[in-house]
Amino acid sequence: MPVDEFAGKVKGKIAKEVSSRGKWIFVRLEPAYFMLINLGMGGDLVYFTQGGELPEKYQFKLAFTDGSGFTIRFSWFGSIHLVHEKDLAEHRLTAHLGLSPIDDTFTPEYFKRLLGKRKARIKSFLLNQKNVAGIGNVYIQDILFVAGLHPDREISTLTEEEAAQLYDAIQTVLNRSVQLRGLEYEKDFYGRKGGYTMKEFLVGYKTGHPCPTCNTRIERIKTGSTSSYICPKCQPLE
Amino acid sequence: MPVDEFAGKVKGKIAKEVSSRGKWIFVRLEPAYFMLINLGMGGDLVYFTQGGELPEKYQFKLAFTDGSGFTIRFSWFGSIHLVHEKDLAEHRLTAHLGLSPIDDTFTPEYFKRLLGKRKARIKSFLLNQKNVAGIGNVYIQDILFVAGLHPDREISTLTEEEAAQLYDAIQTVLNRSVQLRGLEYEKDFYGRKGGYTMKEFLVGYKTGHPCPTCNTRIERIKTGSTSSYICPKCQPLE
DNA sequence: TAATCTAACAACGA
DNA sequence: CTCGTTGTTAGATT
Repeated sequence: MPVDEFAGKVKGKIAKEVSSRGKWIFVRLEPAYFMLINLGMGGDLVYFTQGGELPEKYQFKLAFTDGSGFTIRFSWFGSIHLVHEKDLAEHRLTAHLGLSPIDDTFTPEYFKRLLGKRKARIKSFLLNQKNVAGIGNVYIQDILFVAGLHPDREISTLTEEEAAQLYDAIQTVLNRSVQLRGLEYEKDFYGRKGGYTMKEFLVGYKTGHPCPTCNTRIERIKTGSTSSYICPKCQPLE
Repeated sequence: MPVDEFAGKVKGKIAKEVSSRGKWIFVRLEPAYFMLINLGMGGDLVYFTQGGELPEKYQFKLAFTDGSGFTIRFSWFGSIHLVHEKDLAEHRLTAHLGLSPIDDTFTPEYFKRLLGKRKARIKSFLLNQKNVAGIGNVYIQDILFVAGLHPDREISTLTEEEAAQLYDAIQTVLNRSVQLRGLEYEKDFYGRKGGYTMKEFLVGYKTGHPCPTCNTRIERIKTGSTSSYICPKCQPLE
């Protein structure tokens, strides 16, 4: 959408509820629109006060009538979509998102039924936002380590117990990050860096380091097109 | 659909126009229905007169009020779908069929635009019924030979001339078959075998025979999951 | 021999 | 650190 058209449609609207699903942020603009924001492979969405400092670099700025507002710096592949409310349910990129793992309705039972008896590999399945919305290649590393699962395990071979452990691992890792307000290289709305530092990682990005459980050297392997960091002893493939 | 339900819906209707698209036969049943027939990997759909002979073996029979009718013997993977006319446009298996190459609107210009600059291999593209409806693994053999193209040629590398030759080859081979009323092992509605015999094939199913153009031995190769018969000299891959 | 849908996977590009 | 698109392949279908 051309910038003019975007600005024309947004100007004068009132920003209402802000929600999220997976990696998407939904801002309701009254009347009749939604602004959908996706930071892609990284970026900062930060607030500024009236007369306050703005970041050196940003690609998007939205100002409120009181002089405050926010900017967005996209680092790679981010996007903003402006969608009429009547088109929201069919919006190609967000209509088919799965549930957020930290959603109340994402129960152990829901997760077990979702897994079913598929042929897919567990990592590939969890990274697919249509299945579960919000897990990326950063958090998946420790999730699978905590669950004791190799990224290439076929879902149909998971035992009840393994599925339950996986559910718990997802909750543990993601809630820890929520608590710490995200990764070190991310900022929250008020510009504060996240507290989820390298020290938090158990195996992710720790190639050659000892496994925190068994001291085996952590390996980096290729799983499809993404990298995985695993303890070969704690996460065997059989 | 259970047999009873099928029979109940068909009984008393009037068979109107019969048409085809690719490998599908459409029979309009008045009022409000279409019977869609697909013979899959082979079968005979033959008429019988009142009091006339019926084939020894068949899986489907439809009788008209005058005592005539037709039977279908399916050899593999055939099917009949009964669809309400209001659902026809969304019917999963027929809604996305491409044009028949012998349709009037299948012009050289249409074909050239359809090919575009894709990465797909030419054989795989032509066998996909969403692109072009009606070419199977039998006729594709001589089509590609007549066009001088290797089945694995990338579409984006085709010259204007090669695309034009391919268009002509499709027309030549398919029209010849229409003229001869199909393959030797097929029957028309009146039970007559087709006249497109093995003698008509140039390279298809002729492994080891000399190429009709250059005498090179014809080879059988694997292309994806299908077999291809080619003259390695007339159909080089570069 | 012949057909084709589906799921999973890989290459590619923005 | 992402993900949609396109195309390929293995498996299933009866």
